[in-house]
Amino acid sequence: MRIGEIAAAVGLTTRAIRHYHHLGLLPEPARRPNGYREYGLREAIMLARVKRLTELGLGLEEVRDVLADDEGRELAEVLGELDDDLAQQEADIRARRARLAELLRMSREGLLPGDGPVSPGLAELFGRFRPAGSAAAAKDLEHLALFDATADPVQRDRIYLALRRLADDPELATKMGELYARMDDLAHASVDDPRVEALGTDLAAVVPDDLLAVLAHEGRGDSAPSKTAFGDAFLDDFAPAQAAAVRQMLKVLSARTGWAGWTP
Amino acid sequence: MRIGEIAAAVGLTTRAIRHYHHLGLLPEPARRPNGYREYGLREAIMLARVKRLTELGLGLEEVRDVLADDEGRELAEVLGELDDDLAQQEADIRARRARLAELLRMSREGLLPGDGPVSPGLAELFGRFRPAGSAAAAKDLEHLALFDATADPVQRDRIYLALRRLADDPELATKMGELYARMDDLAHASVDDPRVEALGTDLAAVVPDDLLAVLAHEGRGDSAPSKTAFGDAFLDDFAPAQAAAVRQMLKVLSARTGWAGWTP
DNA sequence: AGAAACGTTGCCGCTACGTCAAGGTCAAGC
DNA sequence: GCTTGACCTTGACGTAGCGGCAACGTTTCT
Repeated sequence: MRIGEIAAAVGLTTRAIRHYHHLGLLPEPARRPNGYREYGLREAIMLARVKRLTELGLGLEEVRDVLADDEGRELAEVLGELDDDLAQQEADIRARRARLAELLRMSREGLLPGDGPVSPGLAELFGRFRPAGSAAAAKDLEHLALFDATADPVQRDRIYLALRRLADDPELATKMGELYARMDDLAHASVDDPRVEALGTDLAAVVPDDLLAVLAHEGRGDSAPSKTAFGDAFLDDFAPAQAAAVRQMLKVLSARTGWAGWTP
Repeated sequence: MRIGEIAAAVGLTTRAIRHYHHLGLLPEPARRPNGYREYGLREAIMLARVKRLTELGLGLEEVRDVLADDEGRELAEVLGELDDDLAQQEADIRARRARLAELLRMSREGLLPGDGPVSPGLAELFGRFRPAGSAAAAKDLEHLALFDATADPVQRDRIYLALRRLADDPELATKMGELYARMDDLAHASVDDPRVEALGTDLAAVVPDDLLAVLAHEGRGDSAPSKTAFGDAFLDDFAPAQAAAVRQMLKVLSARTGWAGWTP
C-alpha cells in the first residue's frame, strides 16, 4: 500500500503518518524504487494502535513510551495518570461552566455590568447599587471590580458586607448619590476649592470604617499574596480636586479609627 | 507602577502583560524617561478585566473583540458560544474517561491484551478467546484488532456475533486450536506442501460464512467510508504456505457461498 | 501529450505564553 | 566609585499535533 491508501484505511491523514515517522513513533517502512513508502499490514496494525491510544487522549510521547516499553506493563500506569489528568480538566470545565451559567443568567436579566463578569458577591452588590449617571459612581464601580479581582477573599467579603449594609439603607443610599454628584462637580475644580474639604469630611461620615482597615491591610499586606501597590495609583485616578477630597476623607477616617497606616 | 508591580498586583506575569500589548489587547502605556512602561489604575482595571475573561476560557482574540466592541452587547453571544464549546469538551472528556475506566478495570483483571485498548465488543471476545501459544492465533488477534479499528460498525458487529458463536462452542473452539497449530506448522513449509490444501479446506469448514461476506463488502465498499485496500496486504502478512492455505480457504468459501467478490 | 491524482521533502503557522539571552537602569551597601 | 541584586528592555526560540503550502517528481487515465 502507498501512504494514501493506508491512511484512508486506518482513518488518519498522510500528514499525520509522516509526522509519526518523524517522531520515531513508527519506523519508516521500506521504499519503492521511486521513493514512495511501501506499507503492509504490520504498519496498519501499528497505526491502528497509535490511533486508539491518541484517541484516548495520550500524547504522542506517551504513546511512544507505551509502544516501546515492551508489552503493556507501563500502560496501566500511563492510563492512570491520564485519568487523573482528565478528571482535573473535567472539574475545571465544570467550574467554568457554572460561572458561565451564572453570567448568562445575569446577562438575560440585564444585570451584567458593562465591564464584564465579576465575582458573585460583587455582582449582587451591583444589582442594587447601579451608577446613577454619575461619573464618580461609575469610577467607583470600576475600582470595586478591580478590588474584587485582586484583593484576598477575606478582605473582599468584609468590604462587601459593609457595602451591602450601606446599600440596604435607603437614607444612606440617597446620601451617597448626593456625594457622588458633589464629587462630579469637583472634576474641574481647583484643589483650593472650599468644597473639597467639605466633601471629604462628609464622605468620611458615610463610608464604613472597614474600608480604611482593608485599605491599610492592602497597603502593607504581609499575610496575603496580594501586597498591592495601588495606593498612589488609586489617587492618581482622580482629578486633582477629587483626589484632595478623597485624601481629606482618609485623613478624617484615620483620625476616627486610629489607623495611621494609610497616609499617602 | 512599573510592569512588575502591576503584574503582581493583578496576578499576571510581566510576560503575559507584554504579550497583551503585542496583540493589541491593551494599548502600550506611556514610558518613563528610561524606557520603562508606566502603569496606572486604568491599566490595572483593564488587566483585571482581561484576566477575568481569559479565566473563563475565552481566547485572546475573543477577549479583544469583547473589549473593543464597545460595551457588552457582543459579550453574551461570545459567552454562549463558549458554553457550547465547553459542553462539547466536557462530553468528550467524559466519553474518554468512561473508556478509560473500562480499560483500567480490564487491566486490573488481567484481561488487557498486549496490543492495547480495543473496542468493548472485541475486548469481550478476547476474554474467552485467548491465544493459546500459537503464533497464527496471535496474528489472528492482531488482524481482528485492526479490523476492529477500521471496519464500519455494522460489519464489525456482524463478525463479532459470528465469532462469539464460534467461541461459545467448546467443540469448535478445540478444533480452532488444532487448526491454528497446523497453520503454525506451515510457517516454513513450501507452497506445494500437501498440508496446505488440506488445512485450507478444513478452515473453510469452521469459519463462518459471514467472514467472507464482510471481507467482500470491505474490498469493494461503496457504501461505507472504509473502502479499505487491505486485501493483498492481508495475505502478504502470512508466510507463503500459510497464505496459500488462506487462499484455499477463501476459494472453498467462495464456492460455498456464491460470493465471487474476493478472489485475490 | 496533457491533466488529474498521487507521492516526496521542507518550512511556516496555530495558542498563550515560558524561558533564556544580552543587555540597560536604579537603589543600596562597601 | 564600585559592586551587587533586583528590576527593566527587546528579541527569539520552544511548546502539541498536526494543517497547509511550495516546489517538484511519478503514475495513470484519456
